Amino acid sequence: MLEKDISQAVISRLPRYFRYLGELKDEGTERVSSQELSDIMQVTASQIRQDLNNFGGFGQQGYGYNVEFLYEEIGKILGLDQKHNLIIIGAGNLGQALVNYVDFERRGFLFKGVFDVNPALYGKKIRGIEVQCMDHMGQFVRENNIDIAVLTVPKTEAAEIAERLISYGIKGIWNFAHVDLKVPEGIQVENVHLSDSLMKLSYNINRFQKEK
Amino acid sequence: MLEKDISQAVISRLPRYFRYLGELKDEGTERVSSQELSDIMQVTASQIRQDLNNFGGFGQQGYGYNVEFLYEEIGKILGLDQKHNLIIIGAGNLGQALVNYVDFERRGFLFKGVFDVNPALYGKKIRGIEVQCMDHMGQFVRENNIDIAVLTVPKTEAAEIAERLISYGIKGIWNFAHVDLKVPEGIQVENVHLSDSLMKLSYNINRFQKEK
DNA sequence: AAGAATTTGACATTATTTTAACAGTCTTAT
DNA sequence: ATAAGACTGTTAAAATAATGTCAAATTCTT
Repeated sequence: MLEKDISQAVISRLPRYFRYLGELKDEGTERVSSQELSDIMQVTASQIRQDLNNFGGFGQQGYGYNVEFLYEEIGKILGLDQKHNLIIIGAGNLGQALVNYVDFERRGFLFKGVFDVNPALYGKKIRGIEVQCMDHMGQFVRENNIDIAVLTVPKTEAAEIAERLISYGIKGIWNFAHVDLKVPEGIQVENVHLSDSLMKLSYNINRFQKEK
Repeated sequence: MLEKDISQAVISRLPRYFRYLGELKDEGTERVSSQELSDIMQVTASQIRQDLNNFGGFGQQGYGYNVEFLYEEIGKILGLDQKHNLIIIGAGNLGQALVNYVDFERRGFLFKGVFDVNPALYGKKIRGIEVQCMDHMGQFVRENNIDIAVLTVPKTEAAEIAERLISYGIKGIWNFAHVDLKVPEGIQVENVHLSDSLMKLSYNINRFQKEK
């Protein structure tokens, strides 16, 4: 399938559209124009129309967009109509927090396994899922059709574990370790670098103080 | 102080420079050229030079950049030479995970207080910090010179709590709730929308499958 | 049923961001 | 001390991204 390559800037905005449309849908709103969305979301109507048009004409002149339809379509674009099986490596505080976060499940992201290096944790249940020894990882990934691995391990271990996961056939890595993973083409990495985010906040706070 | 307004794209890259420079420093590397950094970091040398030059000439022709000096300078730009006092609102799994994450402390981000609506948690200690009732928040913020609030509460409560925090004099909000906060000018918000990030990963996995 | 009002999708324009090029400065080797 | 080589800072060009505009399609009003 030869879709035109769509910039990551556009992709980054889709979840936000999805969220607002979900809210409109829950309120029972049937239709919405790019202008109305623009007012609510604080982006230009032009950008909304242009973004959506990357994926096809979802709207209708004189009418706008059907909220439910558009919501569903964006969901499909984001792959939320499919189930994803996840494992998480690193059963520390953050790992446990993620497993316990139910919202992901609602979107089709299903935590199937939890792994850790620490034997003290083996057998411990997190939301019904037993922490396992990392030796079982390969078999587990293959048998349970896992496509996403969540990495919540120290940065020193991340690279090696990522490599192993890829050899087991994982397709994407949600990386919370504070390193840039080197992966072969075709493997997707999405980084969540919390300290980077915090530093940015710190910068912006400072900048504003100085501006005054 | 009238600094030229620097784009957030540039700011977003600074923590990454900072990280790589820290590694070089730890390895004992004394100097580095933009070209060497470019090779390691997979960005163009031109971009590195241009980014850094937004803040002043840190390098020297024929020599490159002094690693330790540049590291320190970027740290200052990001405000890491100053201490920030944080409170966290929402002592759930994610909140606890963040409090327990020591790396932030090392960068000058000090968790001073934890608040929650759930009385069952009052008095519980997380890394030595007692969970408090939210009624104490205003006083605590003022008495402890808190400038950053971390929001790990359900999205339904986030807006109202944010407003309160701002009235107490908070300068920045690190927002993990899945809503866009409306804040007055001068208040900085840094969002960590985990589900957005996961959806992006999902999109990219799908896209690659289709491309093949 | 006809004209006015909406509103999209496409395209043109403008703004921003990234990359390239190079003059000029500093380092290093002899 | 001097010349060759190594780099930056800066300016220019190219590439991306965002915004504005408008014809054409549709809906709404009367």
